[in-house]
Amino acid sequence: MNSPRHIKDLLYEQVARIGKAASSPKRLELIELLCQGEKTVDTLAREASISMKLASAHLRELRAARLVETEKQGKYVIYRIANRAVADFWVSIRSLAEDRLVELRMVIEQMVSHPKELAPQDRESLVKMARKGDVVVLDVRPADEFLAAHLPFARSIPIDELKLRLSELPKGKTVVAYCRGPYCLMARDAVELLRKKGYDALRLPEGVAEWGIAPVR
Amino acid sequence: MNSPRHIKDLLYEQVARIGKAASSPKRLELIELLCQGEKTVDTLAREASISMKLASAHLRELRAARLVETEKQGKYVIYRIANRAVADFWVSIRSLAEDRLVELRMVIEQMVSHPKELAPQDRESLVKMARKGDVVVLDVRPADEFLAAHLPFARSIPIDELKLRLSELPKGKTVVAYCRGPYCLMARDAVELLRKKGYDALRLPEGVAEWGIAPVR
DNA sequence: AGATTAGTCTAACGTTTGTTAGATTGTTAT
DNA sequence: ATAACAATCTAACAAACGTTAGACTAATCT
Repeated sequence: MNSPRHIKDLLYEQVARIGKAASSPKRLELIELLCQGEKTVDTLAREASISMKLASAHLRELRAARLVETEKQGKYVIYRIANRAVADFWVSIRSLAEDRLVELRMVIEQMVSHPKELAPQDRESLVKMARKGDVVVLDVRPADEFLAAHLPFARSIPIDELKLRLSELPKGKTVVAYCRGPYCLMARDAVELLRKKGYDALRLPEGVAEWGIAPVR
Repeated sequence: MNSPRHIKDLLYEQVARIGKAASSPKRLELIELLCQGEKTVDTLAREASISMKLASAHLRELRAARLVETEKQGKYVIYRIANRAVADFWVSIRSLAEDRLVELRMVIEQMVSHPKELAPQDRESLVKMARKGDVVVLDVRPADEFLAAHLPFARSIPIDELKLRLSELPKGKTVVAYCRGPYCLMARDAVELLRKKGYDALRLPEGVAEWGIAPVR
């Protein structure tokens, strides 16, 4: 099939395998989900809003590019990111896309309705304030993702339970909500709800992948 | 044609445009070439060993992903990398590929026949030695690429002219030859020639892209 | 043992690619 | 003017891809 004349071609061919893995929107979404922690095919399919068959096929591609690894646990197959370099790559290709593609910036603008709701992205000072208790860093992702990895001093209330567990949050303090990253809508919805309920809430459009925090197995 | 139900899909779709651009071996090769400096379609086609038609088609894709830009100069069309972030991305996807794909590491091993010929990759001390004149940093790429960007204190002798211009190199000093990067064979050939002629020669498997040196227009 | 669940494999489809050839545009040289 | 050159556009083909459906495997539950 492949009959490359020069050795050089083999090199670029291999690198292109990574590019190919990153050339499908759904595969990128799966990578982002796996950056939050290990997951089963079933979970991934549900969270990416695709059929399990399609998820399985895409994960097959990701595994062929050695970007994800699997482990069988009973009747489940657990998928996880191969290592932190993969998460870094996801952040890196996304940031290049935002740098180069006006269309992407426009979609993002359209999504983030109120720029005032954005938290300043100075990580160090945010951690300092969270440590002192001046702000509440709120992780609104599902509980298992919080368990796998979370930002320093973060507290976990999944978005589904937020309405019922509002009392756990002190009213006086600013709540900084975050989720899976800039393309995830959970933190945005959380901020909307919190503000409606009279809280001082901001969204941090970053997550564990952006902060370079690797999920534990 | 495209009817994405959720706004989120639009985001991943845009990022996938970058992945798609990076999913073809030849496009990656073109990106690497453009990291050395701006070039015409004709030059790119020749240096990537493809027809001008094919080069034009691939460059069209790269331009659609906004990774390269063009400028018409007379009957020539000059292509250049959009900005430094593109070069950084090339280095980043390549390093992920080397991290994840054993096959790639095997091809590289096969290519670099003698590990003894590799220069230590401590950039700071190399620059220090080059400044003092203890080593000669030799750029063996075509002259125009040297002009567009080169490593600190490097001297230019294109590989084609090396045999005829050997006298320009002092015999007592170590010659550290470099070219377009780890996938380029020019420096390897230069080292082979120099050693045959009695020089103390090493290869630096990095280039301007790896050092983060942006070419000037 | 039989039914259920999670997941993969295979085949099939329509679509999108990579690649080449032929015609076309714009610029420079004679 | 005409020829030569650089580059793109169009059309065409085979190969590769995304997606879905159906059959299948393996583990769990009743």
